[in-house]
Amino acid sequence: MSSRLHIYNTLTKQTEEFKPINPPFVGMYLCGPTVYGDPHLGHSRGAVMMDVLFRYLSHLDYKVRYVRNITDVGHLLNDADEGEDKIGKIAKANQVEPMEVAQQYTNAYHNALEQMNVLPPSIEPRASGHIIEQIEMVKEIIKNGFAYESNGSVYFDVLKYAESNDYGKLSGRKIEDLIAGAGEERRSLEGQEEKKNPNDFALWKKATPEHIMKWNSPWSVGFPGWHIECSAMSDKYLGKQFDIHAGGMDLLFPHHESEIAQSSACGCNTPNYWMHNNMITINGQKMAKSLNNGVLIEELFSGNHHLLEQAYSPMTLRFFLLQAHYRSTLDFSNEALQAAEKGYQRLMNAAAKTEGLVSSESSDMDIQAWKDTLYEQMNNDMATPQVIATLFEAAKWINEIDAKNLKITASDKNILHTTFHNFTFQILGLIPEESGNNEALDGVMSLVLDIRKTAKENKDWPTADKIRDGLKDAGIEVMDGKDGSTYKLK
RNA sequence: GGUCGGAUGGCCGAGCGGCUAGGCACGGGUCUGCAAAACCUUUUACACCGGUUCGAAUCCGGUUCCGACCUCCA
Repeated sequence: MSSRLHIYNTLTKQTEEFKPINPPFVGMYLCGPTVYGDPHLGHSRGAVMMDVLFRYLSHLDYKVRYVRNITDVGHLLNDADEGEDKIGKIAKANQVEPMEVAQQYTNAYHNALEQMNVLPPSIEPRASGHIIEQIEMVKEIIKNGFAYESNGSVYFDVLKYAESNDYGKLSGRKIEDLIAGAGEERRSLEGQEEKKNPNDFALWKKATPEHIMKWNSPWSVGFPGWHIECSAMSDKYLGKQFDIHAGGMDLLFPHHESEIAQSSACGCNTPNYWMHNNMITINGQKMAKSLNNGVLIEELFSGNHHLLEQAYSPMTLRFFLLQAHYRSTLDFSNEALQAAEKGYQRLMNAAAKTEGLVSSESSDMDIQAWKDTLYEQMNNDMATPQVIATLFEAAKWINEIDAKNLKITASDKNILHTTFHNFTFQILGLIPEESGNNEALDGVMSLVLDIRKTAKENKDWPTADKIRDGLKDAGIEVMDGKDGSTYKLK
């Protein structure tokens, strides 16, 4: 593998060397959440994947502008009899302002990601704050002849576009198949009869009277279609051409395919690299509301879900996500999460030991080769599972050096420490989790452990064991080491 | 139905022509007053049937399962 970053490009279906348009600057865009509900596990995956890319590019000294949007303009509900705004629907049901709903779930999303140590993006634009830009883009598309107005709504003319462009080049679909497949299988969504062709998609939608999220436009009081926001906001903040556009695989079609069409139709260039993360399954089944197995991020952290045997920490989740490659499906189960929890702890224990290692005159391992391997793996389309495996290789060395079974020179130790920490904390974004200790508890525990120490010295085992067992029942685990006892909250 | 992807040891999950991935669990061991924790360590694989090759988990063909998208979705 090359020493330069390569990423898999969904557009070309190949792993390509990453060449920024204007180095050292890099522009990247991630399709963020529609804030009509609390964030679920699926949301965490794309956010963590792009966070690692963001961190790695920054580590490589690129100047990255990372844009991650918030979709707070509702899309059509598929299960409603007539088109209705997701956010508007919830707002009406709860007697609150639509923006109140959007804010609530935006906060929840931020809170979940912050706990997972996901860095905030450089810019986080909201769709509702860019209605004007979206209207301007729609105007441009109409002017160029790729969209038409119909009864106050504006639709993108897919067939017209396909005459001179390849509609389907991203998702691998053929326009003929799309036309053939349309029709009987399609749900009768409102406004289908307004379209020239069933494959045409809305750029602007006229609002029905009961619709509460709506804006004025040259065509009607209404709201933007569901693909236009990303085109408008990426254009505004990243320019006519930018480097990376990412999102979940489920957005490949029609969302991203349509984005490409829109952007091309208004004279904007499309991103050079498209990246898509794969989906999450639970106990081998896809995560879906209909299967009643959807898990919210907060539910995972609290353990409050019928499929969860216990709570799993934010770092356990982050580590778990990183242990699988982002382009593979990832299966959640209690067994797998518990394994991740242990593995994460093992890695953290090793990380804590690196600085205090005693150096020798020689080294028993090739630290430079190990370091090179880490970069090669990261450069190979962010092979985080392999990076983690390589870090575990060093974890074993660290333990052996600590146990005086292996030797390391001072300069190698320095490389080991710096590299281990760079990859674990800076690039993978893992952090040691606080045990929840506080000063008062530390004071109490210090006293209790001191009493137990005295009991042990007097070989008063019943008392020593009573303290240990009693604390265990109270949720505190005592760990006896060579240099005395420590504790942690369970 | 159309398009695309996947089937790896008890579990998760890398690898994608020859070299033990890794983590967890299990077993063995070190440590300990006994434990726990921590650390060390052994074993268990590549869905099935053909083919190509000196050599295939890895390439090709077929079979069987599973999944994703085609409709809001990360």
